[in-house]
Amino acid sequence: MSAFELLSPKIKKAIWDLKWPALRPIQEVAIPLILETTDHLVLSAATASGKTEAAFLPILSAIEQSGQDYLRVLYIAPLKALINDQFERIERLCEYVDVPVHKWHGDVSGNDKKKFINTPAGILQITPESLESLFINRSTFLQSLWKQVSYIVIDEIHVFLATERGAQLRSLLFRVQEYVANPTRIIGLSATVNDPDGYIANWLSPEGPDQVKVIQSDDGDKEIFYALHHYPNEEQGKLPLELYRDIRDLTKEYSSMIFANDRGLVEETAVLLNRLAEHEGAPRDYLAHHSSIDKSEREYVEEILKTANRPKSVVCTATLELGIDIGSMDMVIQIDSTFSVASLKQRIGRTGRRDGMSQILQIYTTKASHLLHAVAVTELFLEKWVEPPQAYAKPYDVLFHQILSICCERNGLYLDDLMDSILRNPVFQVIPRGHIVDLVDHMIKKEYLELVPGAQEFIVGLEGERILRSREFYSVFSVQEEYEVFHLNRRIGAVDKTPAVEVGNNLILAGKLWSIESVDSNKDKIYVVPAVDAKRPVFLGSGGAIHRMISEKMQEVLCSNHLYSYLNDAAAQELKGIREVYARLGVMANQRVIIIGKNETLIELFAGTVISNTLMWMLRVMGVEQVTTNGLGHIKIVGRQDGILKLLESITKREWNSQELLSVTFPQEIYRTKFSFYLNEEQQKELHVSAMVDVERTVEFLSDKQFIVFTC
DNA sequence: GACCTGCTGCGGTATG
Repeated sequence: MSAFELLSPKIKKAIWDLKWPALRPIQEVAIPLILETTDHLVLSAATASGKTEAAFLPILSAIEQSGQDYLRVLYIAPLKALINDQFERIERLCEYVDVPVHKWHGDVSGNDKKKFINTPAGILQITPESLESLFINRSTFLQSLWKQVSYIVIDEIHVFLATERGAQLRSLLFRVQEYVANPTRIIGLSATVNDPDGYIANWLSPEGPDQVKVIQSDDGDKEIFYALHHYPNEEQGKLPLELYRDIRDLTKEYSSMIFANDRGLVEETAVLLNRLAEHEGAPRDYLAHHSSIDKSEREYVEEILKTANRPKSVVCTATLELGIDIGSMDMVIQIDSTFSVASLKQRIGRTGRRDGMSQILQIYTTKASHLLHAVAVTELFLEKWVEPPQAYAKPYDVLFHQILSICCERNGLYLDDLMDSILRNPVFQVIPRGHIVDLVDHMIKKEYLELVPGAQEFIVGLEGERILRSREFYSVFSVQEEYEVFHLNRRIGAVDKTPAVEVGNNLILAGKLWSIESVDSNKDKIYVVPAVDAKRPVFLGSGGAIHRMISEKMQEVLCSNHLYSYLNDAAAQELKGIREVYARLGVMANQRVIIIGKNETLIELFAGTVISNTLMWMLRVMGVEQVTTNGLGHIKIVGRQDGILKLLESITKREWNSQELLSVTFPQEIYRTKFSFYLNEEQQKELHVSAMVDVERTVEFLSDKQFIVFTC
């Protein structure tokens, strides 16, 4: 029987009415798997390939009889905007089978939430944080709410995998399943992934990853037009005007997304491009979009992009990399390299979505190191490599959070029951039992938990209540402290708390120029008035990790003499320049260069962030005091280290324990999360070590590579 | 050398 024939008559009618010419490839595969097997599924395909419908066509076929009476499907997404987009798409299908669909997130009215709680049925679309809130604030309803849930659909599942947010979600799924009468099936939807170790299957179904089917649908290769232009410029932060003129010329006739890696740079770029357009007597068609611009302004920008009748461009950060629907764009421009291959892939995927359209990417670099990074990321992308998913290794911080949540949900419980619900939760099985006991003891000592005298039951303690009752409890990731920016009564956005925020200073926000008129530090608000000139605001952000593969590829690019066809003359020239020393020394890809200068020693390690950091701390233990790394994996030592080779060799020969590495780690280098602060010192250290240190791979790396010393 | 994500329930007042 064909996939279409397996669907219910009402769903078939929906497909006819909606005039879909045929089922998409991923739908053809998913429909029989959902209707005729009991496996968990991962549907992995490019954006706009019909993944959501691949899950919901068969699910609605299966639940159309009972969906009016019970909640049958939980749909979880990482963004409110994604839920809003999907709500309309799903609702259209649901009308044919009379299955209700509800959304629940921070912007949904209390009234709608009440309505759902009174008559839960059909499909619930929700964020992980709102799911958390149900366990905290609606605990008396959980029994009847979850009982008949059969399907859990997780959209953009790849964004949850390696983060504390994913650990929280995994814990919540287990807690939902505890209430469910019959086994649930989990269906993850994902952008195409590279998962050689089967990590996603293991995340979905830790007891039996073999019960997970992963469907990768390749929608065929689109032609990509790709170019990299280099505008050498060593001046900190400022981009050359010629670069902006080039962007302006390119974007006159085309809708484009112009990605920058920094919110401040987005603002500056939008203002400059509009000035250039204005000088030509053209309209100011460049919009700005990033997380610190107020939501209403961002939604307005999204609407303009979707409905514009002439080419419009948006200068943006990763906010527009995710699934928000702004229609298909003609071209993507990237200023400096993306940090990851995954990010480059997502961004390219935003163009050429209409049938028969090609994908166009133009990248600009201004520094040699960024050029090298851009070439490495591009080459890996062309080889179809992306960063593989990873575990959030030691979720002590999420465990702390979930213990508070469980105690609140259960209105107090015995130690055995608490231990049982933690030990059976798959996400906490990497934490030894003794450490869970230590954490509970610590939580009692600090009054996060309280043992009710006589009853032997644990309840949330007074300090715990303080954390739990805060609006901020529901999310496990942390955010920068900021000032909200107002013009009269209108909120324009926010800026990070920096010394530059001071009365009289000017800033750019939402593509407009402002002068700070007053600062209310009690309410964390600043008031601004329009200005004629301004500098971009300074946002504080700390760098994330670069995957080892990218660094290795950079070394490979340096050692090769290949001429990449997508480089312009300036880029080719610059690359030739930085390859010169390597060529002169005859360096190979499995070798690494150490440059010993008069006042400093530089190890060009190219090993990714984790190994670079680990080696930096190892060197400190060996008595090298003034040593730092940059984001690219270069290690810099102040002073001449003539014995560096011997030092590296002895590092590979000795035993290492994390205690000694921790003893030389500066406080600002420690890995912290929102809830790690509440752990005891020992567990804070474990969390740090699991995220930042890898002794085994570092020693292996040092043993594998041959080091070439160049003394000048 | 960084980007992004999320958020209760109640009681008040204004609006259609």
